[in-house]
Amino acid sequence: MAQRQILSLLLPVRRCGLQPVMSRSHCQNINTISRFCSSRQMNSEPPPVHPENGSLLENLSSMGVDLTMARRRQPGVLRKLLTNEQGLAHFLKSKGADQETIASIISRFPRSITRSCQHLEERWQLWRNIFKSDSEVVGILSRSPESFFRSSDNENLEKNIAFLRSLGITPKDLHRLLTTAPRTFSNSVELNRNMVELLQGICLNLGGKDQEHFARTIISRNLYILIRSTNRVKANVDFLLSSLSLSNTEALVLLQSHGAQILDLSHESLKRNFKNLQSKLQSLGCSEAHFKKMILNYSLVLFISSELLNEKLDTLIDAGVHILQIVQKPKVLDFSLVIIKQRLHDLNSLGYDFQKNGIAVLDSSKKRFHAKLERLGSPEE
DNA sequence: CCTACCGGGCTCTGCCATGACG
DNA sequence: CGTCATGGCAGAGCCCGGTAGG
Repeated sequence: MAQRQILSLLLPVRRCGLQPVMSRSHCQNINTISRFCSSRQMNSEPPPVHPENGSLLENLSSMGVDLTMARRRQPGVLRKLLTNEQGLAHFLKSKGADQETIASIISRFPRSITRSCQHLEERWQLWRNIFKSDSEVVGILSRSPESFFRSSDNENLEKNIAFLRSLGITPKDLHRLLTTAPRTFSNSVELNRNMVELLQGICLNLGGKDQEHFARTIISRNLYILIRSTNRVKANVDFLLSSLSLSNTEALVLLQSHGAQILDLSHESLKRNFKNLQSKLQSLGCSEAHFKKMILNYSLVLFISSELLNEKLDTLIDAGVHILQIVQKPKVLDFSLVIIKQRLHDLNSLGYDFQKNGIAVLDSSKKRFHAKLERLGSPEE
């Protein structure tokens, strides 16, 4: 971890070094110095190994590509002699992408210009089998060029689609999956299979009978699961099961409902949020059983960062809500702090009694809440 | 008509490290 | 060595409405 921090500190320096002007003058300095030092070194040191391809740069530049960005991301591509930027641009244009989108795609994922037209056509068709229109695909591409272009293995993509279908994932969920987490489809089939097997294994360990249904449900509930590492998911599941001492049945129910989503959290965040909620509830006089109950009622409270969660809890309590009401109905924490404050204010000004009337009113859509407010406000009696 | 329950929609990429390969 | 493909990571919610059942 410390190493990571050091690396990220060094990063800006390294990035500067990649700027053309900087590196050239830097090399000149080195050459000058080495000339004084020894002639042998000079012979064995030809400056930049491969220069950037000037005509390629010109080409890209005229297409509106951000060369600085491209250079920072994949410098090697700019040195290549054979590229297919024109073919790519023509291809994307034929699918409905405008010039700006194309430039942005290349800027963010330069390697896209190394794909042949035939490759592009094949890959596009594979995606189109899942999407309804070209424009949908263009939308995903402009959002996440890397998802489409990072792998050049169309066969693997085909296998992936077949594999996911073989799990019994519905066409609708397959569509949601590719829309929401397109990276899933660039994973190797083995990687996806590992995750599915992990999930199925978890199900069996918990005494579940239908492990395929279990895996399918989790994927449908958490479309990002397949782009997480098995290490993370495993660590999170282990942590939840042991720290809440869940029964098998409780665990199966939790993981197949809202619990599927909190597997996404980085393991450290999950632990941090978990411990914060635990001690916060304790300080408010709740028992361990209350804590467990709250998570089982709505585990997504663990998604909320510690500070925000504490502030939401304090806000509710200050307005006269009892902590046990929140434990019973944690979904009220789902709303933004601003909305919560506003609603508490509105209700309090009408003399709403949370102890008497409950807090369910806080967990409703804007439309429904305002309808409710009007009913409360109109002096009907 | 009302509430409680439940699930869905939105969106989540852009970067780095590493191993394979030539 | 450079390049490519691929795995993995950090980051940390909010809102809406269908519908069953009173």
